[in-house]
Parts: sequence; C-alpha cells; structure tokens
Amino acid sequence: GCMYDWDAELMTCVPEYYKWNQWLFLKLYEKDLAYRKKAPVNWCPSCQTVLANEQVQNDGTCERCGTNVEQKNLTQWFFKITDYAEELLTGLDKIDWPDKTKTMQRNWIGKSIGAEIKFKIDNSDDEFIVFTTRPDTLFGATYMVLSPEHPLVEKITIDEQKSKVFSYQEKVKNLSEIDRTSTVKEKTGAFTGAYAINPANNKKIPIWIADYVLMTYGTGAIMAVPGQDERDWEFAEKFNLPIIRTVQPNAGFEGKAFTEDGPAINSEFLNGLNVKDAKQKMIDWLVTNNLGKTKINYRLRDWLISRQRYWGTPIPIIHCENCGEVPVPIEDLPVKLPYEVEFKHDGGSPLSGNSDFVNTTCPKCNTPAKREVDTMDTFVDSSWYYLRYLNPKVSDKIFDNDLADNWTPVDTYVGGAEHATMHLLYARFIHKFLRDIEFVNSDEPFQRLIHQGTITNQGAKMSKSKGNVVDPAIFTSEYGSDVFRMYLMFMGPYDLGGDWSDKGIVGVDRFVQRTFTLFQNYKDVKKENPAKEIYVLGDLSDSEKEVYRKVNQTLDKYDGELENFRFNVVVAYLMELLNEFTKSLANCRKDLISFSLERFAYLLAPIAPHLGEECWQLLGNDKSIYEFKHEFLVDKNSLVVDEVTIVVQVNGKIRAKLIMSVDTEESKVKEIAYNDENVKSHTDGKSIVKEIYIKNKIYNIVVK
RNA sequence: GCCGAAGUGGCGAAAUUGGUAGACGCGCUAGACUCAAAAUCUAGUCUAGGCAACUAGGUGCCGGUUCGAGUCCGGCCUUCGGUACCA
Repeated sequence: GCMYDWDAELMTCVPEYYKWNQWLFLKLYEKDLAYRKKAPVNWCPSCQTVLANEQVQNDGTCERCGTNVEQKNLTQWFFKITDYAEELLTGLDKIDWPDKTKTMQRNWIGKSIGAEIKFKIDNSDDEFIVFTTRPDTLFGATYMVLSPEHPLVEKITIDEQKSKVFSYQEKVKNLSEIDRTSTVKEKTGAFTGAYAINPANNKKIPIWIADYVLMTYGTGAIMAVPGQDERDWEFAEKFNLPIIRTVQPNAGFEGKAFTEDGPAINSEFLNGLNVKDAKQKMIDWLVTNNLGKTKINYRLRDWLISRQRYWGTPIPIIHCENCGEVPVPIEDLPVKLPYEVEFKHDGGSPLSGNSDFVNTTCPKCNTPAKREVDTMDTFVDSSWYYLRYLNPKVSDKIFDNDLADNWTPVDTYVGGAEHATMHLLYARFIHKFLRDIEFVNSDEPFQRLIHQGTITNQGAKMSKSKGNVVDPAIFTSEYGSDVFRMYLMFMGPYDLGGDWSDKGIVGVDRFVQRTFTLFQNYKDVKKENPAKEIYVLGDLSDSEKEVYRKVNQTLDKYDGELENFRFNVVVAYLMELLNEFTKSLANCRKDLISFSLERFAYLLAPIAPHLGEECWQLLGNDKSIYEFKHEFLVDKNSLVVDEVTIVVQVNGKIRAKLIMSVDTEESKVKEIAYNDENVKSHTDGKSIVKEIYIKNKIYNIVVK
C-alpha cells in the first residue's frame, strides 16, 4: 500500500550524486575547513589492511585472522567541524529534538571552560602547555603527565629511563581509548626522568607519561593535582607521588580526592577563596605574568573523512611535486571512481593500484602528478542528502537553491537514536556551512526530530547477514497491508524498539473484520439519513449520548496523538470507539449512525488507508475520502461531563468512590464521605489530622 | 569505563505528567452456537484470603520527600543505544 515516485529516486553511489560530495569538499577546502594531518588507524599486518574499530575484537585482535592489530599513523583528510563547535552547541536550544539526543550532543561536544598554563622544563629551554579546568589548584600540582604519544616525550626522557618509557609507549600503542580511560582499571605509567617547574611556586615536579592522558583531548598534557582529582589521586598513590590539598575538604573527609567546592588552602594568594573566585584570580595572575590564559576546550574532534577503501567518493585532490596539494578544478568534477581496481595488499587505498586513475597532470603547472587515492566516509553523503531530495535530477548544482530556501529546514525528520552524535551532528555542521556560503538560508537542517525504535528479531538487529529478517510480504499476503501496518503501530510506542512477535496481529485483524462488517450492515445509511453537524445532548437517548460523546472524544484526542507519533494509543482509541458502536449503535437513530460512521471512516483513513476508503464508500459517498476536504469539528459541549467519581482516601488508601455532580463543593463531599460505612470504619475512634480536597478528584482524610 | 535511555499482569502495553495502576489488544478460563471442531458472540481474568461486601500486598532492588509516588530525589542491579573507520 506504499506509493513511491521512482522518478524522484536518488542514489549516493552514482557520479551524479557523489560529484557534489566532491564539490562540497572543494568548498570546504577553499575555506580552510578541509585539511590533512596524521592520525592513527587500526592495521592488521596479516591481512595488510585497515580495520574499522568494529572489526577489532575486544582482545585487540583482527576479527578475520586473529592477528594482533597494530596502530599505524597515516596522513588523512579531516573536516574542521570544531570551528562550528560553539554554534552546534547553542543551536540545540532552537530545535525541537528529544532531550536525550540534545544531551548526548552537548556531552559529545563537551565544552569546558578553564585555562592553558605554560610549564618550563627544568634545565632546558623547552616548555609545554597544559589545559586544566581547575587553574585554582595550580599550587597542588605535584607532578605532570604527558600523553605517551606527546612529541616532547622522546626529547626529554633521560637515558636511564628510556627503556622503561619506550616499552610503556609500545604497550599503550595497541590499547583502545575505552581501555585507556577506564576508571576502574589500575593506573599505569612511566617516569621520564625529567622535571618541570610549577610556575606558581617554582618547585621542581616530575614529568610522567600515562595512558589516561589522551593526545586527542586538550593539549595532550596535564598538570596532576591528586588532592583535587580522582584519577590523579589514584596515580599518585600507586607511584608514591606527593599529594597536596589546595581546597579544604569537608569535616571528616579523607582518603581520596576532594572535588567539591571549598575554601582554598596551601595556595598563597588564593587562600580562603572559593573555587570560582580562586579560578578567576589565578587566571588573572597567569595572564599578568604571561604564563597562561583563559581557554575554552571542546571534547569534539575534527571529522576524519579519509577512508582507505575502494567503494566511496574519490577525494578531489591532486598531489604535485611542484605545487603540492592542488584541488581538482570544479569544472573537472566528477572525479569518477574507476571500475578496474586491483586489491593490492600494501596498506594504501585500493585506488592506488589503478595507474590510469592515479596518474594525471597538475591543474596548476601541467606536469605529471598523482591523484589522492583515499575515498570519503559515507557520512559525507548523508550529511546533505535531504537537500538533494528536493530535486534529485538537478545536474548543474548541488541542489535547487530556490527549493531549498522554501522547503528547509525539514519539518520532521525521523531516524534512529544511534545517529545522535555522528550523522545528526555532521548534517548540522554541513548545513551551517552551506548557510555560510549562502546556499541555504536556515540555521538548522532538521527542525523537529523523532526517533523510531528498532524492532529486533531473536534479540538481534535484523540483518541479511544474520538471516533474521522478518519478511513483511508474509504478513501482507496473509492479512493485508492495512492489518500489518496497523499492527506495527499498535505494538508499542513508536520510539520504543523490542523483539518482533506476531502474537497479537490477529487482534488487529479481528478489529478490521468487525469494522468492515459493521459498515456493511449500515450500507448506504448516509444516503437516506444524512448526518447533522452537531446534536443537542438533550434530544438524545442515553445510548445515543454515549455514542455521540465517544465520537467527539475520539475526534478531540486524535490529531494531537497522531502528531506526536502516538500511533499505538490512536489504534486503541479506534478500538474503543468500535466497542462502543457494537454496544450501542443498534439503539441509535439512523442519522446519528451516519454521523458516527462517517467520522469513524474519516479517523480510520490515516491509520488503515484501504479500509478507511472502503468504509467511506460503503456509507454511500461518491468521492474518495482522500478528496474529502471538510474538517469535522468537535462538539466541545458533549465533552463536558456532569458527574465525576471522587475517590475518598483515608491515609492515602482508597476507602470509597463517590459519584457526585461536577464541581461539588468541599463541605458536601465531606458530609457524604464521612457517612460512608467503609470510610467510617477507618476513621472511627481516630483523630483527624488533615483533610485534602482536590476538586472533582480526591478527598483524602489523614487520621492518627 | 564514559555519555544517553529503558525496566509496569502469563505477553505487547496504557496511565490526563504527583491524584482510582493495568485502558486497548494477545493469551487463558467458562458459557452460547455446532454432531464435533474452527470461526464468531457473551462473561471473567494483577496476586493472596473470602460466598460476598471487603482486607492485605503489588510498577527491577534499597532508601528518601509528600496527605498521596509507576511518575520527584539519592544509591544500586539488569538490558539496550553510542563511544569518533558499521552506517
């Protein structure tokens, strides 16, 4: 029952599409937002290939051959998403996304405000910079830690320590970041033999290396303050390094790092200040003495887009001996992915084996030159594809700008929560970049975001390779697409996944059958008995009132629930409505039956389109329901109830239920409540402490 | 490890956002129809006790706030998503 416009199909693997990935790359390159630097990859020496993190097993071996995976540094292309870190953070306030997704993006971007502090190395002209969020604790810095990959390590390590340091570096090389930063594993490290000078007090403090300091965060070096940082405390305890507290802990606090607020101690000119003021005073002092400055740091890293893979968009760069890195001129795009590729096992991209592809001439100086052989991450394709949907056939530009101006941002984007910090962040970055080069006029690509849940099968994500895919055709041929779709809606909340089961589908099938039979029983009822738009409650019998109310209630709730993707409750409402009809419709006047069924068919149509249309026709309508433009209004009067159930509680436990007319005043409720036998039996002989009355809801008596 | 979620009957799940826990559906039980079965219809169905009225307990576990907690707070447990080359 789904309808696709195959003329509007797009494929990211064809040159007509990936040409624009290349165009995007060149635009970013033009603005210095695409650049190269060294970055480590997982390398399997046996398979002679780069492995994805997913292909490296927990024990650090290759999933295909079991060989130990190594880290290898390759020069790779990056997009400078970090230039947009601040806007990617603040922009979250303006979009209607699930809070959890926004929180994940905020944490991923990981903004922290602190300071950069310069440390001199003892007996040397070398110095290095650390980032810290706690500059106020500088007097408590009793040692320094460099990341094992820090470029200074080799230079400063003294001869006697070299073997220890180098073997530690080797050991760390093949650890994953998750293992390195685990807070439960025992701290490890090695002493370089070198010392730094703490600029606050000019004391000599040892420089260590340890895996818990990452080259990819901050400056790859930290000042360690064991008194105020839990990781540093553990490290100091293990290696017998001195601990100085610079914040007065709460009374009785001992045995670990104190990370909360308190007056500064052992810190000369900071003593007595709270953390916030001490931070500021220390930063002022550092600036005055040219030793440091305020610094905002982000955990977000630049987007590594290079892949040493064959099947991807070639990166449009030419390497020339004379001119260096030269972008392919835009008019020469696309750089087509060749089909003849030899999969040489030399570690580079497979494209390097195709000499027709690799060998070219430099666009600048016309001498022989070589093409870039890396391809792009496929997240590049998906970072702007929604714009291409506007007109997939447009050939002379990335997308149709006029359409983009009118149609973006996407009103509601539906996608999995697993994309929270990658695809959904990349797309926001690229959209903002396209805005900055005046290709779109909105700040964000997706105004509203809804996650769908993932239906698993036998506990695992459905995939062809696992062979656990549920084939919808089995169910559409047995029950029809309306029933299958409706069952999917009815199974549970849209954003909640779960394991597939067809156990309840017969319930939906029964609903559809019963509905259809009902409409058949009242075939053409509307022709002779046209419905009124509105009924006066006083003119209706009790059965008719019930039906009329239920129809209006359903109509009233329907839109809101549908807009919020609450399909499961919408289906439940339709079932309740049918149950009401089964019970009371036979006792209703014919024109009220027309009224009820007409609206029922109307509400069915978005949920079960074929059934909705069939029922609509059965009523005697000539035109399709999908051409029906009239909106059924809710008779709000019918929703007003004149009686409510008031729950009487004694000490919060239900002791009676009173049916009272709406808005009954407290004294009246009180009188009836206290006369109830069951209430009496729980209050007699006890003293009343308090009475709480919530109008039309609850009367709670507190006794002692 | 870190970041983000989820946990409610035999099962899928509702719960007006702090006010009657279990709507709707599956399953099950009993009955009607049938020679019989299926289908359909009717009634019942959180647990324990009771003929019943009712009583006690109950939303992963432990504790707290409140007249009142599935809902809020603190601490756990389990499962799931992400952790930058699965996309």
